[in-house]
Amino acid sequence: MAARTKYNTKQREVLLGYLKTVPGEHITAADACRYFREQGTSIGQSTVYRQLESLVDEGIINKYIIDGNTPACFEYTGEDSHADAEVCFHCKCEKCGKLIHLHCDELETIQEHLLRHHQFRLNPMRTVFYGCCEECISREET
Amino acid sequence: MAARTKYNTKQREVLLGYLKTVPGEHITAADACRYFREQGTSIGQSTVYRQLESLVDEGIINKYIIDGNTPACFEYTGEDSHADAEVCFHCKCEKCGKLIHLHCDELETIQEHLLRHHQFRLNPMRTVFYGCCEECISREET
DNA sequence: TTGCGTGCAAAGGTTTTGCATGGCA
DNA sequence: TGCCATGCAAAACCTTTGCACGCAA
Repeated sequence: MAARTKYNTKQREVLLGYLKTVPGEHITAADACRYFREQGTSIGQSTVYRQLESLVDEGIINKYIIDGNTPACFEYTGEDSHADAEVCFHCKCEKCGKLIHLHCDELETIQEHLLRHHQFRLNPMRTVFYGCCEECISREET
Repeated sequence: MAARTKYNTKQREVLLGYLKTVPGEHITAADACRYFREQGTSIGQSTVYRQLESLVDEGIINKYIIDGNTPACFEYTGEDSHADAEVCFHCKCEKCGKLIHLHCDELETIQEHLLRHHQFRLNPMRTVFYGCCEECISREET
């Protein structure tokens, strides 16, 4: 929500720069670490975790938890997430791991519903719908 | 889905018996272990995990993964969980961490919407709505 | 009797934390 | 200069696994 960062460090810029090159892809903390190692730009893993957490808080990236045992995934969604940036919902397929971005007005109504009837203010950036995608459904029916 | 169990052991019965006493509540593996320890009915933690997994497969209990770092929660839903077992949605407050579960017909319509318009079969068991709860909203306005 | 279930201990993997050092503003 | 960020290593954490023994059918 709020910009929490105080300093603009080199590590932060490198990490953010990397994430920007793979928008819409799921990156794990380990992926980032490996990338930096291969690039020669060594960044401590604690820093990676701490920066990723900050970026999530700032709304610049999203965090997805597929399963308790698999590593969490992160995805760049853009820094200009203020104002009425398009509300974007995410669906994650539990089978193939595919991430689907939805821009859907009807889904936005659930935000209102939750707020009005359940006094709960939904954060669409953070919320992920888990389930089974089209392809995996038809694959099941085989 | 399918009844996978071959044997009916004492441990299984005790665990199931415990879960039945707290229907609708979220129990972690650690909760169960602690309960058994206090009862004097000692059950190995591996057994707890293995039996919980079986019970999930059999559809007797549900498993919820709230967050990668918090332990998974289990909830007794009944052994006759065929047909129209209640769909339960979960809201997690990002501020205070409180978990709210909702039984809401209107939310069930989004399942239909997702399936019909987006060819995505939602898994309500896995999906968690993140946001801000009533109390934390009013606390903000202070 | 057969082979699944159990229990202990240890491993597995991801994420967090403590603490001294370095760097941004 | 004052703090925050970094990095290393170690800890913490939940969960899974190996293996020998016990017990249900």
